[in-house]
Amino acid sequence: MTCPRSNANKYNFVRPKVKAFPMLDVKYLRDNLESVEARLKTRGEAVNLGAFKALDERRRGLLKVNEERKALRNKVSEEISRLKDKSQAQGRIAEMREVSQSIKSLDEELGRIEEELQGLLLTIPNIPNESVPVGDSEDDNVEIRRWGTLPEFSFTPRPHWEIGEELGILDFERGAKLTGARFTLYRGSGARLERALINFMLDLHTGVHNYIEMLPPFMVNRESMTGTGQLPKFEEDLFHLDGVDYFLIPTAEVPVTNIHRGEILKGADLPLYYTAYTPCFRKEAGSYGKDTRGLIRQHQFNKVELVKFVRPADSYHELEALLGNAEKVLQLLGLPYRVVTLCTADLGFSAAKTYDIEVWLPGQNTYREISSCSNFEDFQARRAAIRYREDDKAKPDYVHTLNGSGLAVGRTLVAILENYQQADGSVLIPEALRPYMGGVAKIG
RNA sequence: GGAGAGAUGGCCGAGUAGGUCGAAGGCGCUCGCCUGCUAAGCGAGUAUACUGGGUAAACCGGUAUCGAGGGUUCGAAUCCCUCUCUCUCCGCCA
Repeated sequence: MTCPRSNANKYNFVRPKVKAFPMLDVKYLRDNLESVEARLKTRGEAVNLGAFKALDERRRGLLKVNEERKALRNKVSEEISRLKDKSQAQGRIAEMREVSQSIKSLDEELGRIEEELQGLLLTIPNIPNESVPVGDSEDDNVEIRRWGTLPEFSFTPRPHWEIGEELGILDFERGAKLTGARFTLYRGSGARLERALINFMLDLHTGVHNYIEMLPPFMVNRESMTGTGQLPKFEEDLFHLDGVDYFLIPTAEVPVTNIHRGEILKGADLPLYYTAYTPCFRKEAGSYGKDTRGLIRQHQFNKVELVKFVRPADSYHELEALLGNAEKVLQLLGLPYRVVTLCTADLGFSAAKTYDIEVWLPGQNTYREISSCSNFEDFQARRAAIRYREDDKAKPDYVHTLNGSGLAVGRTLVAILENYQQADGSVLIPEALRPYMGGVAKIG
């Protein structure tokens, strides 16, 4: 990897005026400690809010003392400034010198406490929404609907890696030669198909669903990763650059949500819908041996992402709409799928509620996740300090952020190969995609 | 990579012999007044976070914030150090 700028190790980006990363609402936490703890437990994760309580109380106690001393210093300093003859102030100056000393040490202690408090708060996941089914594992996810008719074959349908290799459009061996395991080289019509899908999805979301297209950086800094919740807990899943503190994005959610980090949006501008194509880079640590064949689990894959910034009151119907926008892609491509609601145990760290869309893969006789649509409520907005002001008189409030894949491109290609495969080894191109394939109706 | 300039409130823009500066002025915006409509005019107001009080409202008090971090000082937007970002010129380059 090359570095965008050499000889730089530390970055102090322009920070929002708000102290960013307050995660959960600290006041709410303080007042509802037990119920929050109970709701977080449904995620199946041990949470210890006792440490939070102790630190919070300690902080406020010290803060009170410290601020009183600062108030005194300010007052006396002002008095000194009004004296014509500064020699009269010697005693007070000496006194304030000591006060300043004690302020300095209190500042340091408070700094340590706040750092610890923030470190703790940053590792607490979002609270599941009431509508999320409580469960112990992914087996408790709830299927809410199916769409499409499963294709029937007069032969045994094959997995996409066989189809792709035979057609000469997917080259797993050379992908591994170029980089390593979980990298694939697309060739000819395969490369064209991937590109067609990207353009088809972007055109649909911008032209029909009214999203604004974004093309963000594919690597981001630590603040951005913290804003959406990948950091500090999941650093081992991310590719980090050498020599500069940047990460390759694991999803466009990160750069696109962080577009408005530290900003106060205008109510009149909401809701904001953004879509972006980006490659995604994931280490897939801990998934050794899983999905080792084919395109399903890659270290680098393409995705068209949908991101929304909305008013809190609207976020749940916006989630349904976003889910519908993602489903539309599959419907237009004629790919059967089902939608499931993730239960509390399967919910991602930052999400309050998530729907997964799973596409039918006949070659593997199973449904596989192809999109994940989530409402983060104000969790990311707090971390990233993204607020809005309804009108000029209103107080700023946190927006709700949502995002979803619209869709994972590689997996969509997989679904097309497997669902549209023919007895002779060729693959039909769905009608909607043909204009993007130069009119080609069939590969092979 | 080399040389230089800069970073102030929603925006523009004052403020460098340290003190009453959360910060002049203008624009914008909000409320009120006024002109028969519009435009103009007049008056008042207009940052955020944390924190204490209060009915988790209104409101009142305190602290912090003039790119970020640190230092000097009774006191810093103003002085010193470090870093980041932006702009201009040269070099290099898709």
